[in-house]
Amino acid sequence: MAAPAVGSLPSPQLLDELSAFFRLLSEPARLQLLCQLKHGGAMDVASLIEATGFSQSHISRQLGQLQRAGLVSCEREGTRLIYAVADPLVDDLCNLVQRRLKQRLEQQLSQLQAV
Amino acid sequence: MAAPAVGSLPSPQLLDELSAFFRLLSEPARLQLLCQLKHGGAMDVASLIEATGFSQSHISRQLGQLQRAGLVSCEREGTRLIYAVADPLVDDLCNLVQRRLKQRLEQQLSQLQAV
DNA sequence: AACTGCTATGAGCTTAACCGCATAAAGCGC
DNA sequence: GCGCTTTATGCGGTTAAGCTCATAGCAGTT
Repeated sequence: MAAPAVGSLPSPQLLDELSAFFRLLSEPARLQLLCQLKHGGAMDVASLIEATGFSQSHISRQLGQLQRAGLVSCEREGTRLIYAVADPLVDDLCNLVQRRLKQRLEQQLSQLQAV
Repeated sequence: MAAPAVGSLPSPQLLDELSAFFRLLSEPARLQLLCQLKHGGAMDVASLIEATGFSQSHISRQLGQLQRAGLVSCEREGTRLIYAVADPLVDDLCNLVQRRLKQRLEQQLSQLQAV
């Protein structure tokens, strides 16, 4: 009976901002960098290169995007830059989605067994 | 002092699935359709065309993607198909991100005032 | 069956994004 | 100042995705 439950429609501007945020997480490379930083706490670029195998320029660009969005922060240490996760939101979102993916698979599995 | 707090690294496969899910929400058109359905409860394609201004084929494709991901469901009513939101997760995610965007703007505002 | 209305899909164009190569910019030590 | 190391950026090729037009498929009516 899905209640009509009218929620107000988001403005086009909000829609763009929301989608832009999700687009940041839509790239495996960026998501991997975020997870790597979450895992390693705070890492310099050299470590990220070794951990991910990506080129230096690629990592630099992705980190730049994440930093502009406020998802990571960096501080200098000599000539190197140490990056770290700046917002726990991404981890929360990933956990929510991951839980949902798991539920969905379990549901499909039970349907197969039911047949 | 950001605790090292080691979380396990997600597998490449999980990384792809997560990013694929976020990619669904990274397109303003799809997000708009989802919000429209959330707002209207259950709508047929004609209503979605009128509400969004998108072409029929475009809407059909986007709804197809959302349906394959289990985010919307549809049922026949005569020749028409009535679509509806099938998972509240998207709304939760949007609310979380929206709250974060708001916090970030407020923070930038207070920094401007502090100067 | 044929006709009508609604939806899905193949083909093609266009735009955006990733990704690496090469190079410039910035900071440290001599 | 000059090197040396680390990071950022302009350029170009390549790939993925949106978007539309036209058309095929499908359900219902007569």
